[in-house]
Amino acid sequence: MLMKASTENLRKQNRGLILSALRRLGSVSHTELSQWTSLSSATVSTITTELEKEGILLREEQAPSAGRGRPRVKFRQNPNCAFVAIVRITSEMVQYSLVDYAGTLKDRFEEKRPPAETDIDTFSNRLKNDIQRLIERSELQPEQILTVSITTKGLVASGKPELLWSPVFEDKTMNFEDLLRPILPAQIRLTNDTQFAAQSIAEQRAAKLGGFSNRKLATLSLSHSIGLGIATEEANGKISSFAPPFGHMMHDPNGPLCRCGAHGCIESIAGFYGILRTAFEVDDDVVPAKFIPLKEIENIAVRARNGDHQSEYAFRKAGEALGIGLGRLLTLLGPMPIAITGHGTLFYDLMQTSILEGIQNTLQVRRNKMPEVSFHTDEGHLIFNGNVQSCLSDLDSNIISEQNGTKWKFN
Amino acid sequence: MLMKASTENLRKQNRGLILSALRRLGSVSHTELSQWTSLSSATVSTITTELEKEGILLREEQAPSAGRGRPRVKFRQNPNCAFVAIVRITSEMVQYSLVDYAGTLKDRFEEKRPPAETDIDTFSNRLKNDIQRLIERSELQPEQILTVSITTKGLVASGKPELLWSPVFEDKTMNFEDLLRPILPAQIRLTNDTQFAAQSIAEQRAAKLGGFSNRKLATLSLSHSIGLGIATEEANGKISSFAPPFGHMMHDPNGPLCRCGAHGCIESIAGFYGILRTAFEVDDDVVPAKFIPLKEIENIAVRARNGDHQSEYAFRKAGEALGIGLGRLLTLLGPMPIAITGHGTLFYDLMQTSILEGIQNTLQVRRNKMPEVSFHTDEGHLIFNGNVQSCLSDLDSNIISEQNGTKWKFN
DNA sequence: AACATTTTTTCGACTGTCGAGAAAATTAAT
DNA sequence: ATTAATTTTCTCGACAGTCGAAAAAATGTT
Repeated sequence: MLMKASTENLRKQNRGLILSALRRLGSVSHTELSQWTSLSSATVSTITTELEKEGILLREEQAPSAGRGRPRVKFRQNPNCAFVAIVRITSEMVQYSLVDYAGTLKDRFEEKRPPAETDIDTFSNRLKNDIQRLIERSELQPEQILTVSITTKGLVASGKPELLWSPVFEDKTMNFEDLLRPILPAQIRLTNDTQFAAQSIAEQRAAKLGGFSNRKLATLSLSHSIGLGIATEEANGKISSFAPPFGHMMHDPNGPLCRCGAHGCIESIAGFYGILRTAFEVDDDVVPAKFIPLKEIENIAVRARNGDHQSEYAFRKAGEALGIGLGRLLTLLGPMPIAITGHGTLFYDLMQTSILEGIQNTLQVRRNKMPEVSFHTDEGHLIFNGNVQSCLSDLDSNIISEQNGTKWKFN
Repeated sequence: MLMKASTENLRKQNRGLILSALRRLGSVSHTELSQWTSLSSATVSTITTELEKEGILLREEQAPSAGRGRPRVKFRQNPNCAFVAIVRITSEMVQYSLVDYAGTLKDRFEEKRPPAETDIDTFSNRLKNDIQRLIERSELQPEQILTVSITTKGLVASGKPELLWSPVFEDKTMNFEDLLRPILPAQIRLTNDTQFAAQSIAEQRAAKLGGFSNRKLATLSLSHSIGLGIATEEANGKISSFAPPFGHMMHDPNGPLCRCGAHGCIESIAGFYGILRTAFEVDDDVVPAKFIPLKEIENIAVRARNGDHQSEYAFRKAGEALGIGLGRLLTLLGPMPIAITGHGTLFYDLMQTSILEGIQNTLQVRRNKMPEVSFHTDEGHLIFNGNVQSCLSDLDSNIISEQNGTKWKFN
């Protein structure tokens, strides 16, 4: 059912516009705000004074005048009006960061994960304690942290912060809401990490090109497991994203056993353990070890580059699974540029031919041109940045609804 | 870039709300409008009088009074304020319909397509003449027909009404805008037919359940070729849809030659010609005839049901391609109910096991429950209705923008 | 100190929605 | 027939929001 429009919503939307301009442009003057939002100067005035009174915005007195005339006063977010905790879970470590409302990193530490740990309770208790520590170190009141946003590999439930399936813990689920509610009242978010990598890359492009014409972008993360995120530019200019379990899309019904219990998933062939399996001709019904040192795959790559047939074949087969999978993706969602991240980019030379061949084998691609393929080595940063951006714009959305709310009174 | 909100947009949105209420509820009184839209009675008054003045709305005098009190006056769309031509192209015929703004069918005729006609110019000229005829029979001015909306099988360009690839004309493209511009000034739309089948089924469900909780629905059309439409319920309650070329998604890279020139497309195995190919063990590099009488497939089905192994195998293989393809779809877009239409539903018993097996083989489906599978034999109606609905709400959207426009002055 | 220039705020006009009461149109009762 | 009751629709004044233009503010220049 469509919603009716009221003058109240109208104001909300324009408040949101101001907030998003601030988010994108950093520190902005009244006039710039007016130009960017195309709101009249008068409206900008009323909204900014309102937000200032609510403690969300700060006027930055500006000293360096660049010419004659009244100097501009710049607005910026009040950094202390809210904080978010950003947790990034990787296979090797967990990274805890505290970020303020203006987006600046206030604190960070990392904890190595003990190798081969598969007990979920041990893991989650340590995670809880580490978040507790992050709060204590900050000397903030727990209520001042409005969001805890966690990224992980694996399949995430929609609507609630629950991990449904992950390479390490497999079918043992984990609800972060239940875990963290006792220690702080924040909103808990859980998101697939590659989704935020995609979001981040898409936002970079949109900022550079002023809206990325292509409307969609896929990000493929190559590593122990295979991740995929898809970012879409909506009609209103917002970029939304999602992360299907691409690694567990069926490639070959007669393929090898995957960690997920099915046969022939893309990951079972193109994940690091899949490559290792093919290289060492491990039996199809055996899943290789959960933790494979990167060094091991590098060795296979060296052998492949030196002409070892079986090693070459392992990478080629991986590329084939990825390429055909991407081709299927493009068939269903239309052609879009593809960004590749993760340690697996190191071995792209060995997979390139078969990946591109798979993509090429798509009706729309054959009819038009090959989609652009790009590489991004800073996966960790991308995920972190994507998470922060998404978190803070979420906060912005909450703020615009809470007009005159008493919630934002930290200063 | 987000759009600023103005009082003008505000009014537009509420005009749209009134129009969509009218579209859904048919003939509605002032009070009902107010309740349904949750706009105040005063606002409904101003908007309805405005729309009435513009000739878009009619007051329906006379109401069978159901008790004491002032009788309600009902509003309805002015049927004559606009007309649309609906063209439905199937492999056997082309159906031409004229529909008024209130959605009632004013005229309809069908023209059989000569069998085995593959010349695109002959076809398009006949189409043009037939539309010309539809206009002349109506005795309307060409300007009164605001939209010509065509449905077809095949791959349709986005943004312009161009057929990019179709089973019959293959790579010979066809731009309906160029074709029809000389004879009328209407907006020309071209859409894949299964997309509207999906749209129509989704709208039925939404109406019945008051918004279909599942948010997505896939419709599979089984016939000479394979079509797929996906309908999504957006946050605002609108249902949007698209139609990827699912039939040409790669099933098996070593599979048989498809009409599209690739090998192993789903359609090359599960389309009628694919089933025939397997049943008669036609060579993988040969594409069977373009026009296969339904009778032929029915014969294979009879043999299969009587236990003929090769015939059984043909349907089983088709089901496998469809099921695994649907599984891949669900992996990428999440679990959703599946509706099946087209003549191929007649043979569902022969494919059911392998279709369901393929769907079942999906991480999210294994973790939850099997998506609902339903059947719809009235494909033609679904496509027509979906097209009409989509056309008319499009018109509504144009109307709300053209406030005080002089465009709507037919009465 | 007066003037020029640029930025920001303020003011009045305009558009839109809403609530409440007035007006309209009908049935039921006298 | 007239009046009362009832229900629906319209109208009017209040309020919220945006906009353009003019006023005010803050600084540099002469």
